[in-house]
Amino acid sequence: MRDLLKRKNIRSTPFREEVMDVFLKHPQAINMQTIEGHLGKFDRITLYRTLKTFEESGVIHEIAISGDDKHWALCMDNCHQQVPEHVHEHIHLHCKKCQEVFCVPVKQLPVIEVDGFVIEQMDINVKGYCTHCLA
Amino acid sequence: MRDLLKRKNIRSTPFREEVMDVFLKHPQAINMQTIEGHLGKFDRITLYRTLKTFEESGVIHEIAISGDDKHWALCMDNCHQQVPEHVHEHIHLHCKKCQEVFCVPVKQLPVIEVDGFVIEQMDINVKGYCTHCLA
DNA sequence: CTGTGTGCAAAGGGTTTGCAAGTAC
DNA sequence: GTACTTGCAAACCCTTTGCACACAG
Repeated sequence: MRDLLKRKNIRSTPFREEVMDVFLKHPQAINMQTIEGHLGKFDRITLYRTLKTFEESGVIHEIAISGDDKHWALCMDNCHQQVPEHVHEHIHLHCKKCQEVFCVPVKQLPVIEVDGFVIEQMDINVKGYCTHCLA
Repeated sequence: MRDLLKRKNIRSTPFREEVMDVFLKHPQAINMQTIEGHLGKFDRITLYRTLKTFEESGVIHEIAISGDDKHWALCMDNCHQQVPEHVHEHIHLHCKKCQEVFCVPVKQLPVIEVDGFVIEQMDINVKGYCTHCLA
């Protein structure tokens, strides 16, 4: 895990490793509440700064969902580190029952064309019900 | 315009008409700052309540964009009024240069399938450059 | 007339800033 | 040793709540 931080040029500290651990244990996207619930005693200000650092370094990415809290998820290996920002070849599934947000890789994002608009990046957020909640 | 409010069972008031007017003049999605910039003297609390009323009545819809403010846009005629919420057959284009957010209707949303996940709704937010900024 | 909307004041909550002490490398 | 990180306090800003008065229908 130290490697993971070092690889992104982030100085390793006990707290950052703890936060990193929370992300590693959650394949799905998580919100502040979830992150805080998995930390011991901590300073919220430091957490904000840690998340900001992780995001700016491309360790995690933010997911905005209408009518819901901001979520974060680990960037996956297929996040191409590009200038000026990452391209995520995956979509976000938001389960209306358990409220979990899952990142699902897709072979290829759908091709959308809009006359006169140059598309550089596409975020797809899907709402529905996950396997677990349907069972 | 009074009709537009009345049709949604919203009581018409001078302030609500003024806010409505701002939306009617903006084909693109707008954030708080833009809305406030187009109002005369106003009470922000009332604006919050007005937006909430408009949203709950299906007059406008919210657009969440990663790393950006919340935006609102008028619901279009092809917003099917459904239970429990609207389905918007359009996508959102976010221009990285002028920062405008445009709602663009699409004939059909791309079909995405994820094993074991029942999809009910899909939000697609595209980032790139609009015609105007490319010229 | 009656229910709803408005505007003010105050409270609430999340997030950011400043700074001194502590830590990674 | 030096630059970066942490933790505390306080500031900030956006948003919500409560309530009396005003207004739409």
